Amino acid sequence: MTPLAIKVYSLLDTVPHGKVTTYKALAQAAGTKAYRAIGQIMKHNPNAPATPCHRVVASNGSLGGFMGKTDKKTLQKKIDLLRSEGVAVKNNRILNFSNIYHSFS
DNA sequence: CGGTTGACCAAGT
DNA sequence: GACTTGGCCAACC
Repeated sequence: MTPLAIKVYSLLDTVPHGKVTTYKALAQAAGTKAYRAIGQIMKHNPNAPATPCHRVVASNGSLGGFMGKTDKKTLQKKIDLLRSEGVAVKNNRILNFSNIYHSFS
């Protein structure tokens, strides 16, 4: 558990179900600019089910391998979770992304 | 303490 | 619209 991770998890907890946010927004809200570090935290995901990393997407709203390449199984799982929460996902992309995007402002 | 590594981003080609 | 470049910052070795 890293200090940054704690902030990120707290922020994730504030994101309502059926909505998503971006690494950038998380970093910003966490008071840092380490988008990349957050990505690592998510993939390690020490808090497994308690950490809804599936609610975090790239700034362009794509899930098909956040950076472009990721384990399909992991990805598909997250997509399933998102759809369970009411998030429309198509072709590994978020539909109505701007509509369900949650910002911390 | 320096170098490598990202589930990234923005801008340029 | 797809690909490359440089920069960003935390975590790991």
